[in-house]
Amino acid sequence: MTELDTSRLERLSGMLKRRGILLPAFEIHGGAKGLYDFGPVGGRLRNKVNQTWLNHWLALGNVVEISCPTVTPYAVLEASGHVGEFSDFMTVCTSCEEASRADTLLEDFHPNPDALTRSELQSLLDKSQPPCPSCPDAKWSPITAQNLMFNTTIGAGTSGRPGFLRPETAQGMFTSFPALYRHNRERLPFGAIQIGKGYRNEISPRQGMIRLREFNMAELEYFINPHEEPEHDFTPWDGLDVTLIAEKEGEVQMKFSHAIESNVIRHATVGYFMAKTFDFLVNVGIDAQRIRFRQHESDEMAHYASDCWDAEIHGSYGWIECVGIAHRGCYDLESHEKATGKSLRARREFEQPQVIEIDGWTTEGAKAGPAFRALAGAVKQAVELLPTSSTFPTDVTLSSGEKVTVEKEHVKRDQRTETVTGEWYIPHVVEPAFGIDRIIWHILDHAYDESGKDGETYTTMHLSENVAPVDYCIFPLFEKDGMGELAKSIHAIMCSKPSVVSMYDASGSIGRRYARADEIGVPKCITVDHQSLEDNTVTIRDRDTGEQHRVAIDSL
RNA sequence: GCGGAUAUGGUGUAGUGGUAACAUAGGAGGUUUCCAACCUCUUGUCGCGGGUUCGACUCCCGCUAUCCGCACCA
Repeated sequence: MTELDTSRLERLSGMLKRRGILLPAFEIHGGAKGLYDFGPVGGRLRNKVNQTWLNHWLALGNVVEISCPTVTPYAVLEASGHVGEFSDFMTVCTSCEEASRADTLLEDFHPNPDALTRSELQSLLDKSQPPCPSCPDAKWSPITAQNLMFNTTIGAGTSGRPGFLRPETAQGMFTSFPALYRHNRERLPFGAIQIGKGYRNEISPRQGMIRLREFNMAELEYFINPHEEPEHDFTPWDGLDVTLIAEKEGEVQMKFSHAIESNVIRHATVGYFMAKTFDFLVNVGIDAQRIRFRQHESDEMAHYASDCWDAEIHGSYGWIECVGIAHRGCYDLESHEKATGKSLRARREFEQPQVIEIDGWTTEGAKAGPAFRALAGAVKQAVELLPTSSTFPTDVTLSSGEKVTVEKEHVKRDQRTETVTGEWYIPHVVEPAFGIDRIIWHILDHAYDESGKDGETYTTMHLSENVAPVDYCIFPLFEKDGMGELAKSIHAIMCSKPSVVSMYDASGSIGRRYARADEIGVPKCITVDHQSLEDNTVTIRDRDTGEQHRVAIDSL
C-alpha cells in the first residue's frame, strides 16, 4: 500500500463515520473489535445491496428465499464438520484448573487425535486418563469446544443443550432440503438463497470491514443432479474477457464459455455462477476492471470440493476474496444424512427401466422364525447368499461365526423379475457464498472520488442508482417566497413513494448542499427556484455530470 | 495471541501538573444564495478504570479500541 492510499483510506473511513455510513459499534462503551454499525445512511445501502442480490438470483426462476436461525444446535455443526474444522477441544484439569487441548493430551493414545470428533475424544479421554502436564492428577472436566464459533447454550439450566451461532447460513439450507425438494415438486435443479448474519470469533479481526466477528453473508445453495449435463447459456458474456487465475494455467484472460470448454473451469454450473456473480458485482457498482477469479489449489480446497473459485476485488487492501463459488459435491447432504439417518435424496428415473432377474434362496418366515428365533435375521442373510444349486438340509455359517443347520422346510426358492425404474441419489451442490460486508466496502472504496474542484478536494460517491442510500435531495433555492413550502411538499410526495428515500435540505448555500449530497452519493438533486413558483417546474441535477434540466413537478 | 505506535468536540489536529485551543462540520438568523462564498450568534471534546498528587487531559499501572509488523484466518 502506498502512502497516498493510506491517507485516502483514512479520509474515506473518517467520512464514512462522519456521514453515518459505517461506524465502530458500541463506541460509547469503548467499542468492540470486529463489530460495526451500519449507520442511518449505511443501513439503507446495505438493504439495497441485499435486495439487489435477492432479485438477481430469484430471476433464475427456480430459486427460493428462506431464512434459518442463527442459533444452531451442536449436532448440526458437528455433522457439517464445523466443530472439527473450526474448533479446538479443551478440557480443564479439575485439580489445578489448567486448561489443555484434548487432542494434545491424547497424542500418546491415538495416531491422529486431531481427526476425532468430540464424542470420540471424550470416550478416549475417559478411557486413557492422560496425566495432567502441570500437576500429578489426571482428572479432566467434560470436553468443551473453543474458539472460532461462538458458543452458546440453547435452553436454561441442566436442560440446556450446547449450540453455536452459525458460522455460515448454508447448513440451514441443507437441513431444510426435504421441504425445499417438496416445494420444487421433486425436480432438480433448484436453489435456495438466504441473507443473514454469520459469526466467527476471530482471534484477531483486522482491516476494518474485511474480517469481522459478526458479518452479513448471502449464500445460494444450488442442488443439481450429477447424472445430468448442466445446460447454461453463456452468450450474454460472449463479449467479456475475464481475468482468471487458474491452478494450472496461471493468470489468463478468457471468456467464460471458453474456460469451460477447455476445462479451466471444471464444471459448467460453477462457470455460470461465476458469470452471474460478475454481473451482480458490476450491478452494485464494483469496477469491472478490478474483479478477478482465483481458483483454489487442490490442496487448499476442502477435501470434498471438486472445484472452487474466489471472486476477488481489488481495493485499498489489495486483492480481497469477496465471493466463493464452490462445487461441494454431495458432501453436505451426505454428512447430514449419515448423522441423522434421514434421507436427503432426490429421485431420478432411468431412461430405460432396468429389469433384474432374481433367482436364489430365502427363508420361509413362518417356519424359520420359530426355529431360529433371535438368529432368524442372520440366517436369512446367510441363506440368501447360498448358490442356487444348494440342497437342504445344509449347514450355514452366520456372520457372527455361529453355525446352524437349515432344513428344507425353512427355505423357499425365490424366483422373480423385478423392474427398477429409477434410483434415489444424493444431489450435488454448487454454492456461491457472498461476503456482503466486504462487497459493500469495495462498493464504497470504488465509488469514493476525491477529484479536485477549483483546487480544493471535492468528494463524490459515484454510487450506482441500484444501491444509492438516498435517491433524491430536495432543495429550495431560498426558503422564502413559498419556495420552502413547495420544496417540502415535493419532498413529502417523494417520501410517500414506495422504496424511495428523499432528503430535504435548506441549510447553507446551494453549492454546499450539492456538496453534502454528492458526498453520500445522492444521484439526483431537485431544486425549487423562482421559476418553479411560476410554472410548476423544478431543476434536476445529475450527480456525476453536474448538468441540470428542467422538468414539470407532475412528471416526478 | 506476540511485538511496536497511538487515543483531545461529529471529523482532522494543537497544547498544558491548576479542567483546554485551531480548522472544519453542525444549529439559528442574515445575505436576489445554482455548485463547500460571506457576516452575526450558537452547540459540542481530553477512551475506560485505578494509582501518585492539595489538584491528573497531562505522570504511573491495568483494560479497551485503533494502526503497523508476525502469527492466525478467508
